[in-house]
Amino acid sequence: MILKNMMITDNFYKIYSEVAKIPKGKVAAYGDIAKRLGTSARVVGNALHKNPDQMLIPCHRVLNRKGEVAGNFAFGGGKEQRRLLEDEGVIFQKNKVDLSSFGW
DNA sequence: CTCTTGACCATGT
DNA sequence: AACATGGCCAAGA
Repeated sequence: MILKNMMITDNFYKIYSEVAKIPKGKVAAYGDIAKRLGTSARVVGNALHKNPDQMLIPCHRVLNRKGEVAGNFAFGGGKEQRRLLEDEGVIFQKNKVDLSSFGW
């Protein structure tokens, strides 16, 4: 249980939980999480967009299918997100991550 | 309840 | 490789 008194739906809760389970040094794609939860990628993205709370949700570990960071809407922008990931051991090449290597 | 919108994805041009 | 289109599901107005 990561989220306490936050008013969210069950579907969103599942998404946040799944994101929070991503191991350090790994990343996951919206679509992958979505499939795992039986929903669509848009829903996952939307869920994170509405709750950009980095302290509870490691949204910096969530990338799109290309392995590119989508966080221009998030906290410090792509730069900060990239820095955090590199700090965890994720390697970027040209603003992109090799999902076949770092994909969860 | 209907309509719009979106941190996406796959496919086609 | 970049752009356009359609599909997807859930939330909010």
